[in-house]
Amino acid sequence: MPQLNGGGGDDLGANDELISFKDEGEQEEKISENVSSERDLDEVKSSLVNESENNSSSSDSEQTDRRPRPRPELEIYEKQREHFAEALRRQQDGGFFKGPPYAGYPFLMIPDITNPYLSNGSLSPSTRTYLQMKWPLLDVPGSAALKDSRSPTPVHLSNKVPVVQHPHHVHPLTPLITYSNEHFSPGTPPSHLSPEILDPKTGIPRTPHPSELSPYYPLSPGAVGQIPHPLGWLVPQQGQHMYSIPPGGFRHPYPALAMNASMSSLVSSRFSPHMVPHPPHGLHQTGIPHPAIVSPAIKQEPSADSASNSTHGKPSVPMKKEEEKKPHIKKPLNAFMLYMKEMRAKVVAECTLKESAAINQILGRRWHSLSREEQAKYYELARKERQLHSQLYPGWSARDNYGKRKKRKRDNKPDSPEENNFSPQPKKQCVPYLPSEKMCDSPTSSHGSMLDSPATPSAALASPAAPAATHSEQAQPLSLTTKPEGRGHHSHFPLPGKASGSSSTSLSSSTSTHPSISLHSQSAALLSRPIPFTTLPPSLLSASSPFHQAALHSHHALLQTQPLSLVTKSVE
DNA sequence: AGCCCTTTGAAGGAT
DNA sequence: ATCCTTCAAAGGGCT
Repeated sequence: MPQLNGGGGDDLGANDELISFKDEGEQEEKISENVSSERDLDEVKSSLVNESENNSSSSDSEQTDRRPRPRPELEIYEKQREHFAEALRRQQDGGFFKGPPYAGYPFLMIPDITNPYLSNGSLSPSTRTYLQMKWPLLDVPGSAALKDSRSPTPVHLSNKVPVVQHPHHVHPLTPLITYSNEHFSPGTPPSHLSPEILDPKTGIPRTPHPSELSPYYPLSPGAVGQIPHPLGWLVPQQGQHMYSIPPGGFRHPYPALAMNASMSSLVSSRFSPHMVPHPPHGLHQTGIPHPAIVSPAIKQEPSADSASNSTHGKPSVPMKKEEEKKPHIKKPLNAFMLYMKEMRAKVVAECTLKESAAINQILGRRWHSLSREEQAKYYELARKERQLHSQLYPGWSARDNYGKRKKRKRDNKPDSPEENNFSPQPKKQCVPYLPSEKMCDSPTSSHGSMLDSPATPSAALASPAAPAATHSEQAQPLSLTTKPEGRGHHSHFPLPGKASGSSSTSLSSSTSTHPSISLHSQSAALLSRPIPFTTLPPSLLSASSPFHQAALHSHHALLQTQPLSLVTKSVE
């Protein structure tokens, strides 16, 4: 039974213990649903262990003390959050350097793609570094590269301090720190980079952790204006490594990127990034690309006519083509996309399937099977991603990308009731994926109950953390449980829909280091997850009594156990 | 070559 | 406020 932390706890982990999302019955249900293979059983066991650990205090203490117990990872988390908030405050305030040689210049954190470590796929992406954009773009060679963490030691070998870790081998932040490095060959770190410290464990040079440096983000030429990674709340402490190379290699989320516009201009002005003229190679003069910018010319083939045109100065390129070749700033990845990006390789490795459509079905189901804590990581990650994106491209709008793809065919939604009743939907049939999915928790694996069946019905109904809400909200996606108990205050079952304010990715919201939990906003978060009510009979949609909600619960649970084909196709 | 498929979530326009 | 559409990743399949 979800319970809000009335004490104003804004700590992710603390709230983890304050809010219980699953009861034992749901866990049993989860077991019965998921025990379709040994592997699934193992996953369920491990997940239940984690959940039992997480909920150990909540299950028996709903009426008792729910005060969070001190956890070292939470302390680290808090520290990192404060770092992050401080960085954002600085950027919000202009982020001016306070010392020579750039005193008075605002800084902007950008990923340093010139970091040679990043170019080596065998090294941890945690070696990602950042450059400080000097204003106005002072030409300082090798400007102030700073490394977050330096040891390439795998996380599982180097963790001494417990941190919030992703259960999988690949850290969820991995997609975010894959900012482009493909176009930069490995090399020796420039000597003028920030002072390095030899890691006593690994012997690998590293730059000092911010905690080892000036609290005001060192202003030396080698480390001017250092600010923490915007995702620093998850960035490991020194000597730790949160990141690892994904199985499929080290790819950035935005392929073939080019930072065409002056970063500082983007920050200081509000014009749309695609209006910024861009060099032929799509790279800024500083050589700083950003993953979200995609130049079609680059994305296709470097040897394409675009390159020759630029090099040979052929003026024959039509204006339309010029238009088309404008850099394409892609949308930031949402939580599920980040999850997919991280887990795809794993699923592909486990399964014989290669089709992305099938893989995505599995991933979608696994996504629902994730615990709230795990999902919260990705929601938070996505929020950071959007935040960073909005910082880098203040004038960008998702609308800008409309039309970048060819408009998809009208989806399955029928245009007429007749179609609605009688037209079979050729799409979304998972039958072709049946045979090879035994080893995977495929959409139609085993008894077929796995398909689209989250760990619990409430998981399917649960709100994702309110998008871009306060941190607490984000990290604490409250359960939109259909269980009647304790939800009497909801006179009506919430209808699916977007949480209001879902687009609030403003800095102000995210800089709220200690946001107070608003019950109202929490409630909004509760309602934010779309629910497939189209599969429910209308009589249940208005379920208001505990009895009705219980019926809804069981009904939805039943639906959850149906193969996708039964859900997406008309029931015979 | 380029679209389709498939997933969830975010965003923004339309109603 | 809600609904609808588009796009984000991925890569095999298909036209």
